Amino acid sequence: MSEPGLACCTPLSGTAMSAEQAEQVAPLLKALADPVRLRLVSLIASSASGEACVCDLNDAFDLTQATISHHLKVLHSAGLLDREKRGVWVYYALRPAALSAVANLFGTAVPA
Amino acid sequence: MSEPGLACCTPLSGTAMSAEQAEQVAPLLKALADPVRLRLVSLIASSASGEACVCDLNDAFDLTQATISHHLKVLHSAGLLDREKRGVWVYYALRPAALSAVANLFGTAVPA
DNA sequence: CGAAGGCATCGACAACCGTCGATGTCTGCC
DNA sequence: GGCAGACATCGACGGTTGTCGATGCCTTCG
Repeated sequence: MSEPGLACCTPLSGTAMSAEQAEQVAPLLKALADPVRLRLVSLIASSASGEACVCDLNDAFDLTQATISHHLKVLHSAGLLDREKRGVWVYYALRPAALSAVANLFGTAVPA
Repeated sequence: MSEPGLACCTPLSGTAMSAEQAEQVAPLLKALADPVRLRLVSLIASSASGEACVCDLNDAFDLTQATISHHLKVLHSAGLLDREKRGVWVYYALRPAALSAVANLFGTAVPA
């Protein structure tokens, strides 16, 4: 800890993020911080029905089905995606609340 | 690749993120996807002068000075922070362009 | 009931990440 | 010049991550 004798800069005023808040939001960003997962979310978001099945997502990448399933699980575990099984296929959809939590980080409102 | 014989869902219409765009933005998110770095950015952003010196940032965490320096280097390498040395002290400031690039991901405009 | 297909899980591997102590570099002061 | 302080860099370590092949589960169809 530096003594207050000499001040090198303003004492970090304002209201910074709390440690707990950082610990909460960081996993969301970590889940999104991957090119494949970013594209997965983007693909689902740009889908007309707002959801996408694994089979189509699988075709969009040059990766193994196991790898895509793993990335989807990461996004689902982070709370970013909802998972619904209908018959043989599994559909993933965006969870808007989680995305807005991240969007709030940058002082902006949710898109839609 | 699945045959188009049976459609399991809408064909992923809309305009999804390109692979190149994902590869560009993912490192920014990866740099932010850490509780310590998130708080570092928040501390700098909430500073009155818009910048902060390492000595004060160091005092805000229970981490070694080497670790804080490492995190600042990661943020600087990602283009999120500007680095300026003034005398004995080093000041880090936000680079708004990088933050807006991330904010645009969520379809929102830059805060300020 | 048996076969086929969609998806998840498992085990393994290399690569990367966060943290630390120790050391180096540079600046300003006595 | 020599010392002290601020910050960066180095080397090392355990833990995590992305990817794969192989396998298992479950649903549907014949």
